[in-house]
Amino acid sequence: MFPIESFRSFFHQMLMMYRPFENKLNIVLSKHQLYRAQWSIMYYLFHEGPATHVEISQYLSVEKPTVTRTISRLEELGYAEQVPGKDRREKRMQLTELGKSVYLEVRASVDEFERDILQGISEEEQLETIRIMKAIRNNILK
Amino acid sequence: MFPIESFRSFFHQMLMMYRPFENKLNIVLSKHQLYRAQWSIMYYLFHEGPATHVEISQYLSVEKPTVTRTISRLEELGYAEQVPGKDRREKRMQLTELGKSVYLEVRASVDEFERDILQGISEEEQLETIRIMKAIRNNILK
DNA sequence: TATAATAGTTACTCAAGATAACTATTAGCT
DNA sequence: AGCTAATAGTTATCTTGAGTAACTATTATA
Repeated sequence: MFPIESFRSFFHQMLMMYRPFENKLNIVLSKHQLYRAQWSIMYYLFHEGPATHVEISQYLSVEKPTVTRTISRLEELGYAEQVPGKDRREKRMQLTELGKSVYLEVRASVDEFERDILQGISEEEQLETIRIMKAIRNNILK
Repeated sequence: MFPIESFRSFFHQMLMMYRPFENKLNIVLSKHQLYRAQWSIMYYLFHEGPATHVEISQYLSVEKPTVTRTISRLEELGYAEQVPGKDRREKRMQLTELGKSVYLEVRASVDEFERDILQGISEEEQLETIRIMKAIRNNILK
């Protein structure tokens, strides 16, 4: 019989890494009164520029109502604002100047946290792992 | 200035892989009327044997009330049961025979899903990535 | 021009988790 | 031995993050 007892599933390892990571990330973000879902959208808008709800939804793999709620919160905080889209249905969003400066501030905390946690893992190993994580994402989404 | 625009944080890549993965995993598990949190506990009990709530809590990085709720559900389903612990406070749990057979059945679905999604990623790359994910987990938990 | 599709919102539900406060039991001092 | 600490688990309540269904408004298309 297949010795399943000794075999650790790839995805189980992913789950086991993800939970403690999320816990710690939330602690870092809470110092800036932010949550992970908000942070993910700020990250996307900072790096990719203005985007519609649908684009954000597809990128983050969440449904539209989830995007509406989270981005409303970013608007209330003054971190995101609407820009003209290609028609009147679209609601294209971008970070405000305040949003960008908050991003950079929080990003510094996140980078520090990241350095702590990647100790003992070489630059090559990190890049290799990022490459594989991207490949897995693409496999799932295709 | 540091060219932060071009730099993708390691953890952002992790988040971007995790969401679509969790979505698909939930679809696989829902065919067996299970949720991720339940599945994680079944996985642990199957591979590590009987465990207390505290052990499960520490392993999964969740608080005790979360464990109580999830394991109660597994008891209701007839998948988990109590075994005598070392004192009367402890509630040591194990999978029932039914629980074990359900585990193996679901595990077959999960393995199939996993094979699909790891296409194009070599055995060595998978093992390397598992090794690094374990190292990151250990760094966070220490 | 009537119908389709697209973008976003509203209302509601749910899973998964947290914290605080509690009971019951056991361990450790003095 | 007896009081205090610590440990294991539960209950009650709250929050985040997400989903589905049904809707409005706008645009594309047959």
